[in-house]
Amino acid sequence: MRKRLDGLAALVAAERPDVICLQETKVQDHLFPASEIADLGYSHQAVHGMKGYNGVAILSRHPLIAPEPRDWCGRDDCRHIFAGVDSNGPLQEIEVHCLYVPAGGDIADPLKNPKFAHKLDFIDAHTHWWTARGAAGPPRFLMGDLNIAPLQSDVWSHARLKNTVTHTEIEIQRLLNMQKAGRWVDVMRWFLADDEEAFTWWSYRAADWREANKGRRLDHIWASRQAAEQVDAVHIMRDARDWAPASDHVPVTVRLKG
DNA sequence: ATGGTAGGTACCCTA
Repeated sequence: MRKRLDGLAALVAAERPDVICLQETKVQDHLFPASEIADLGYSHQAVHGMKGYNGVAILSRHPLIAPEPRDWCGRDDCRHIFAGVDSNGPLQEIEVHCLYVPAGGDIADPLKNPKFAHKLDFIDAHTHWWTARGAAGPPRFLMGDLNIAPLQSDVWSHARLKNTVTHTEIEIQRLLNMQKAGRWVDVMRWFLADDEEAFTWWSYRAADWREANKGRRLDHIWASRQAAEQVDAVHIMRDARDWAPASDHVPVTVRLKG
C-alpha cells in the first residue's frame, strides 16, 4: 500500500469513487498511511493488515458503520473486512465486503498442495457463512481479488489454463457455490456478454503485457440483487496496468444510479 | 518443460 499511494491518487483523480476496497496492503494497521489517504478525501478507513503479507482496507468519503474484520479457517491472515456505508442514494445503507481469497499455490491438488487446500477451505467457509446469513440485511456488495477466473472468457486461453490454479474446474465450482449461497450477482458480467474477454490481471512475467495479453479476470464485484439493480456502469481500468510503479492488477469500478 | 517479475523482509517467501 505504501508503495501505491501515487496509483491511489490517480484512481481518485480519474473516478472519484465514494468507496474504495484494497487488497494485499501488506502493512500493519499502525503503519497504514492513514493521513495521506485522508488527504485524498478518504477520512473514513477500516483496515485489517499484517506484516508483509495479505491485508485489506475499505476507504470511504462517508462514515463507515460498524466495521468488522473477520478471520477465516482459524488463521489471522487479514483477508476480509466489511462495513456499512450510507450510499446517499435510494439504497440508503449498503454493506461493503472487501475480500482477498488465497492464491492457492501452483499445484491444483488439495492433497499435494496445502495452499490449494486452504483456498478451497476458505471459499467453503464463506459458502457456509453466507448460507447461514440468509437474505436478511441491507443491500450489499462484495469486491476484491477472488483469485479465480470462472468463465472461459475470463482467461486468455481456456485450453491452456484449465489445469492452472485460478481456472480449474474444482475452484470454479466452489466459487459458484459461494456465489449461489450469498445470492450474489456477478455485476461485471451483467455488463458484458458472456463470451466477451474481460481481464483484470496480467502477470509481471511478460516482457510486454499488452502485446502478450495473457490476462485473467481475478478481481470481481458481486452484488445482492437489489444492489445490482442500482448499478449503471462497470469499468475495468485497463490503462492502469501501465501506471508506475505497475501493479499486476488493475482497478475495477462500479457506478450507482442517481 | 521451463522460467520469466515484483514486493516485503531479511537473505526467502508469496504471488
